[in-house]
Amino acid sequence: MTTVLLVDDHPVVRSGLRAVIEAGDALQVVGEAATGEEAIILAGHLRPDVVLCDLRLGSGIDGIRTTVALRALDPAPAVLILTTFDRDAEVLGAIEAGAAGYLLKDVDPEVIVQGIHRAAAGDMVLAPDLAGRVLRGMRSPLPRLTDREIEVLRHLARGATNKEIARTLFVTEATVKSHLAHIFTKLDVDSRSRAIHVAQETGLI
Amino acid sequence: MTTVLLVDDHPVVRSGLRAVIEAGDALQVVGEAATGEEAIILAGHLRPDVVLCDLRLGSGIDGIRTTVALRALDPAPAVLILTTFDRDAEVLGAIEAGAAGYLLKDVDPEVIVQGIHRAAAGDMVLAPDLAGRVLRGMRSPLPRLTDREIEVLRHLARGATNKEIARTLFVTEATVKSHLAHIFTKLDVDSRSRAIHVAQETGLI
DNA sequence: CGCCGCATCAGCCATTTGGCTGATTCCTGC
DNA sequence: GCAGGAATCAGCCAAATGGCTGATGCGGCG
Repeated sequence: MTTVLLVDDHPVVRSGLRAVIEAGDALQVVGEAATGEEAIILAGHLRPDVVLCDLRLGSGIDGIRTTVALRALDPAPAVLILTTFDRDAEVLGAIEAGAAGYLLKDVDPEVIVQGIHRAAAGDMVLAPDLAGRVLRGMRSPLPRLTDREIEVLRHLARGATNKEIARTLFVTEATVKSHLAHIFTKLDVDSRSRAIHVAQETGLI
Repeated sequence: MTTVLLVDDHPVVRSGLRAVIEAGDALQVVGEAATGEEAIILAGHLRPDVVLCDLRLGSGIDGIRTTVALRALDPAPAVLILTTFDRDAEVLGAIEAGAAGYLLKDVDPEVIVQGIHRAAAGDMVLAPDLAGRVLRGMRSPLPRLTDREIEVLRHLARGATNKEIARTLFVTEATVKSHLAHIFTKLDVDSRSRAIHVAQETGLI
């Protein structure tokens, strides 16, 4: 019997997953967590074979950080990421964090069940329409922005001017412009609007 | 017995809602639809008392348009909108479209059940943390942008320059700037980045 | 008909932005 | 200790942007 821990901030989704998973008799849901923190604690106690984890977990730590923590457990559960959106950056982040795979929420229940079985068996699980994208992502990896650059990018996305960003971060405008120049180069854009767009598209922010 | 039709593009969420709703014995799920189109057809046949409808329905028509069509049926079901995000514009849009209310997906199952009962009884149902916002929205209504302005706004959000927008819309840059000036005034901002931000925040785009 | 909102366009001007080159400091890893 | 990346800053310059004022044509509405 393969044991599963559910992690999702929506009670309704947890109920749905439980119903779907327990429809057969080869899988057993041994626990549910609404946050990443809760998931890490529960996984330590329950030692599930597979953790099915939403990528977005409301206010707390996200699915990727949760994955990292879960994979550090001993024994480490296989972590299967479940999400609504297919953002490139997040796919790669999840895989890099040690996730066994990645499923879109809008797939049929049986695909989820199959995915759990394959993850439990140590296989890699990728939603069909995502596999190609992940490989493409591998070939031309997403630009790696530094923490500071991400920070600037967030202010950018909130519509801040260079002057405002400078004030907020306690640096000069020259520094902000320098960061922006690097961001633009890495994202291969030439305007703040497009940088915002690309960042949102790829899930960088 | 109150009958319910579920509308959500995610099978898992439908399963969860069904489990939650049928946990008691006062509600009965009489059907499920994955798209707005499907929902309208099914509602015509099944004549449910309440339709529980996700705001975002993937590729087809959205929850608001679906609501409009459902309310035009005879007898018209009460439509309860369910969603993840609390965008002001969408709240108002749903209410204006004749929805009986609005629930966030991350609430407890019993809140959803209660909401369905109240909607069936003809009451207005608003998630507590949304009610105030809706009323505020009523007091200071969202700026009304023209269709053309919304169009320009969309291009803006995709990071287009004035020149590019002008080319795409077959107008001169002067016209684009004119539209932008109006948009900026209506949204009370002074830069394209902030306009994009506000538009996304309020669900204008 | 006259008014008004909308879309279209124009010119002027100050500010912001983005590209470039280069410099300093700090930290990390070899 | 030194190479390299990161963060910080500076100055210069061209382009894009935003604020302003004003004009035209079109369609709806009283």
